[in-house]
Amino acid sequence: MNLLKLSEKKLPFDLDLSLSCGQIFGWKRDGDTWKGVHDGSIVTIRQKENLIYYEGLTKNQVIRFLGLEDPMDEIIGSIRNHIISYNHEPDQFFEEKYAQSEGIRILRQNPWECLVSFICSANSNVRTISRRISLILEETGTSCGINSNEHVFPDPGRLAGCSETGLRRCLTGYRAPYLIKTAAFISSHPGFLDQVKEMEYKTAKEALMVLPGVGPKVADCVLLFAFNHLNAVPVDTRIRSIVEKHYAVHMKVSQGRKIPYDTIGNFCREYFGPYAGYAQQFLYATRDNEKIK
DNA sequence: CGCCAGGCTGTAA
DNA sequence: TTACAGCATGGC
Repeated sequence: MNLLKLSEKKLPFDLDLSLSCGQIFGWKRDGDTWKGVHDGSIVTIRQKENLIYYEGLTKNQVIRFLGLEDPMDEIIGSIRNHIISYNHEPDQFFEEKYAQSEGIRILRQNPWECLVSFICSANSNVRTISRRISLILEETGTSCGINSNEHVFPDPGRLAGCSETGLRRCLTGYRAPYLIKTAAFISSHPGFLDQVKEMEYKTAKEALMVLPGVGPKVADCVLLFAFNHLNAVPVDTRIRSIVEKHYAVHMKVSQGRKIPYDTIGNFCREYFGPYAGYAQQFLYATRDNEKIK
């Protein structure tokens, strides 16, 4: 077991919240130890106050994966400043949510693993998505571990070669063909994701949305949770209902009509600033889980 | 049973 | 452009 000590300025950090808030799927907690897959490795992580115990990754990989170098003082300061300059007063609702989710970090996932995960996330719930990902790893993933009974994500070629019925046995339903087609594309365009990594937000989003099963929401998740675009704002049903209830007054919306996806995202970027993705996550993930509206 | 879930795709207006 | 049915399936 390797040890990482968090300095004062990296606190508070909440491993449980960061791994359970719906950014990543298939991770399981056994006692106080989390186990899951990152970047092709089986990983275990445990937090005891300011100590992080880990296995399966290098120290630098852990720091990167857990977002531990994110300047949280600057991030929350920037978010508050943008709120003030927009509102001319603090945002009580946001502060309530932030108080409940302080300590969370945006994870930096492996892009391919993140992409597969969020194609699987469409119109489902976090529990089911996690089961789905675990099944995909078990059924189609590459085995590793001491007894070869543990699995990491299948690479694109391997996933592209899976049968649709096989994938449907993993609770993927109608998402199965999306997985296969996207895997085939990535497999025949190796370097595609590396190129996307170098693009600025909007270009990268357009590029990702070429992939089957990837719309604006899934693309934003990959951009935020894997590609370090902290201004990406995934708008799912929860974020949508929060924005419609608490922030619709700021947006020019034609009454009785659904607010377009980009209108919500663009508002969040204007209201919360360049760290709108973090603000989104503070709003989405609270310790007193569920019962948002 | 009915409604919802970190939505996307295809089609019609 | 916008609207909307259809999609699989578990959770609750």
